[in-house]
Amino acid sequence: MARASREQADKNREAIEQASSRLFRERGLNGVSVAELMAGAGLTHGGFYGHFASKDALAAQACRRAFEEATGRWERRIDRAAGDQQAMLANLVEPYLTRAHCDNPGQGCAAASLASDVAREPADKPVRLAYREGFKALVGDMEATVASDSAETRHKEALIRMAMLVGAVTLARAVEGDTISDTILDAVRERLLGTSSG
Amino acid sequence: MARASREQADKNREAIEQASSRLFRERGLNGVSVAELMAGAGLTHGGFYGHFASKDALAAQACRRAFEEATGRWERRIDRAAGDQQAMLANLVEPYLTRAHCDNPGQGCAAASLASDVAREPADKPVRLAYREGFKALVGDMEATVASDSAETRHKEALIRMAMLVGAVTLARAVEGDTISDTILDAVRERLLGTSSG
DNA sequence: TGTACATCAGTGAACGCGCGTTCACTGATGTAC
DNA sequence: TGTACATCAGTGAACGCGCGTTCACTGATGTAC
Repeated sequence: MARASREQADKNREAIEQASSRLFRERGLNGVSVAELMAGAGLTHGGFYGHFASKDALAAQACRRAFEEATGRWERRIDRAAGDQQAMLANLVEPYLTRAHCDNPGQGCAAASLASDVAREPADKPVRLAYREGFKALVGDMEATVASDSAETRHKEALIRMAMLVGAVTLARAVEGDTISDTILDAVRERLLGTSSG
Repeated sequence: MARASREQADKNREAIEQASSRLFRERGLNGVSVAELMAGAGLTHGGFYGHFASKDALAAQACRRAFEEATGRWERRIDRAAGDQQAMLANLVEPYLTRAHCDNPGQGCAAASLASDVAREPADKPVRLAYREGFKALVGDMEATVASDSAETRHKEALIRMAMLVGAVTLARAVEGDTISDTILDAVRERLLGTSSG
């Protein structure tokens, strides 16, 4: 293979971003090599720097994409609840606190899968800004599910719920293989949705 | 330097474990090299395999140590509350949800700092077992702060609180540098302790 | 207690390997006429 | 529309480097007498 068409090059860049968005969430920002990211898009490693300035730059872009996926999903689920805030919350929480979500970080919430990696990156790395903005967008979506006239109350309640969701999935993944993993998901779901049947 | 005394060798092993417990929490299981772990104990890398079978084996031991520190701290704080469950909870939650804790993962809770790394390790790695057992011990401590006659209720409530604590610190670290980081800590603390003043 | 020597904790060079990044090259694409 | 050629997306070898692990070596420690 030699030169690809402009159209194909755009598709390739898109494929690199998509594969990276999945692989970074699955294996962490430092758990995948540039060669693996390119292979995930069906390419060889040499062409990478024609598309991105550095691995760091791609990490930021992949992080942005992963959060865009997440907010897109959440906003569709909120819309589907037709103004019923309890249904909105259930539509976000139910799929989040599942074994399927825990087992598939590559398709899952970026706030949970990238948090620790991002926290360890130096403050000036572009991925930190991408995470911060993506997280705020998710929080904004969550605020729509909170019944309160006070913007501050909605904001804080949304942050509490985010902490519960991210904490539950992070811990459930870490103790996977033990029954306590499912119990974490069940307990937090029951608390957030106010049901006791699970 | 050549051969160290048996006593010195024991101290060295101890120093390696202690430095590793800190460094793994700060930079992640794959973010520190064997040479850096040894340097953290004032040694050179070559002697590592006289003390540990592999880096994986040390990771498990360091994880165990980090959780032992955490449970030790928690149990002392619980004892200090002299049977008052609300005070017990406050003694655990107050120091946990602070900027100081977020800024010093190396001295902080292993459940939060190692969760994502452990989740990405293969199921047969010894560090996974160490994490699982350490986490269960922390949950056991947290159960002591829950007022309920039902063991299941205490267990589930403890898991919910752990998810909130770990989620809050994990997210606060990821968005450090933005005011929302402090708001996460404040909101979760208020929710757990039932105060509104912060 | 003193001497001779075996043991072994720690050193640092070296192993093969994979990393992020660079670069000379290839040859289809895109363009100027 | 057809031809000549410049462009440049992607390839794969190579760069210097650091990784986890191994190993021959050193010389103080610990022991046998």
